[in-house]
Amino acid sequence: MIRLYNTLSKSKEVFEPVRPGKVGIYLCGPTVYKPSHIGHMVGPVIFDTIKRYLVHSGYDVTLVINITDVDDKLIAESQIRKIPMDAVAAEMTADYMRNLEAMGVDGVDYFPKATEHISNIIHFVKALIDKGFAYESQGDVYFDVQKFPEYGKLSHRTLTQMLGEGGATVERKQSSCDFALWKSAKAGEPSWDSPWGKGRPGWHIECSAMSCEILGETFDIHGGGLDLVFPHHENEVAQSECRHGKPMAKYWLHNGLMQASSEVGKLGGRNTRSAEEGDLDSQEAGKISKSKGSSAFHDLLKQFDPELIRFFILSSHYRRPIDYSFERLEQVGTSLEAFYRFFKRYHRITGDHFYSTATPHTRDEGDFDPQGDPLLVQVNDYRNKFFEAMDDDFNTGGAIGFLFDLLRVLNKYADEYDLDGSKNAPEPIVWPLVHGTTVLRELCLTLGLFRHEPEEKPAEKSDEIVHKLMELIIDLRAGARKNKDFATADKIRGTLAEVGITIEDRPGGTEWTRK
RNA sequence: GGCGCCGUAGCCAAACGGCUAAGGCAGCGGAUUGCAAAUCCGCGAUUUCCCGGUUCGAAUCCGGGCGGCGCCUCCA
Repeated sequence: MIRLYNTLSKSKEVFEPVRPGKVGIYLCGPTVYKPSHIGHMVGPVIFDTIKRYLVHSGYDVTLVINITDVDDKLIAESQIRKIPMDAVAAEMTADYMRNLEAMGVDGVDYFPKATEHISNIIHFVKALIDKGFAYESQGDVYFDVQKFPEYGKLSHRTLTQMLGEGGATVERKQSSCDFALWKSAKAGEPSWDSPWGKGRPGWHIECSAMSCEILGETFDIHGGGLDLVFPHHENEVAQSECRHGKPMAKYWLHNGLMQASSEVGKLGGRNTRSAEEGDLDSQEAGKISKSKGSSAFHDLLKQFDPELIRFFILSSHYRRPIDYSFERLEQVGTSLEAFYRFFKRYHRITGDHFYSTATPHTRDEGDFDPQGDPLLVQVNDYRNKFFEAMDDDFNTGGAIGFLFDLLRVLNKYADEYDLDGSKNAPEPIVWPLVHGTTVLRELCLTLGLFRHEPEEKPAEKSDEIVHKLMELIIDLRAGARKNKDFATADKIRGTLAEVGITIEDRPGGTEWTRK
């Protein structure tokens, strides 16, 4: 039984899809006018993980992330750069897609673009006018919030509350809370023909139009950053529910925002700025991207492995805001190394690769009876706890804790049976480790973690000389150790450490790794 | 001003009324090792910002205070 927190009801609800067995998820994506920053990755990583988990739980899931490729900010950017708006959009969309790929977000079924749905949008707006929920005003079309008594139900505020403050001039609008469905074009701006003249869609309407087109009038989960609850999602609700006379989405999920902590300046790797500008850096990550190139996500990827960032995002609950900093990411990197080391150990023991271990496709398929085996009893226990955590509003942070527990019992088992040393351990001894590791992989995959072996750095791959030399050095050192010449052996190890090469003497032989 | 969120060990973080308050990083002991590294074992919150209340029982619920933060027309 999966429960999730619904912004609409401000409480956790039992998850029951609109259509049995099928789940439609719509996530508000970026406005593609600048390169993505880390904040843009949070939603996709979370909802990609949610999809993976729901699929593993047996659902047939469709995930949609929209691309806003027409918007005031895009127009402004195109004017500054003196290139067409669609060129800006294409460039930034490509950047976004590359980043998603790096993050392992590949469960997205549709990336609808606003400019590809203009006629749907126009139909939507027309329908709202016909039904009396919207009005045309000098080439613009506005939604009349007074016509929708439930306006404010998602963000939990009332219209009188909101109207209380604004007042002032509203120009073409009847009420200050009315919002634009269609905006008339000024000279030189990109535009499309419409019943109200040349113009472009407002921001909110695209999501109503595209989600309906792809997922239907009522779908299951609508997601987005906490900052979008009002006005964006509130307006989507108004538009869709007034047109269709039924709920737009059953569950509204909002993720906490990523914030840069004060040390973030170091992240750029070229922080020579003054202290006061450093303070500016402590603002929300997105705000930094508007002024500095260094917060672009593709730059962050030069310093940190994408898997590390994914792990970091998933290491706390999605509704919590997350602070990120250089130190924090490095810490996460340290904790991840234990997993990589275990994967290598597993390979040494079994000859099999963790990354190619076949796993059950669904939770039911993976259920097993430990049959009293002490290791598998523990493995099964952690597996169940992992699922319990995930069932409880996708508590990835809690779930990851059990991944570490699982790792510990597997290492302990390999220690106890001295599996590193004995090359040909009997099958009955190795088997529980193999099964336990399969479970570890199953759980990691539902989070989209450790799917592929991290790519070797290009330099490392091509550098045969280094490999040959290391072979020679390790051989010479082995000779020294045999002769109890530990001074020489330690000198070799110490000098290699200085250049970032770690030497580890194991029962099975000496291994080296380079940072 | 309005609406809402958060405050758990040095740092990050789980826990949603009930067994010893997960787990990670850092630290300290120990096993192991020629010494290391890795791994394992153990230690670290007598208690969850403070005060009061409800309850047999509260980190969890209620009230007040202090501190941090978000949204209030276009930021994921």
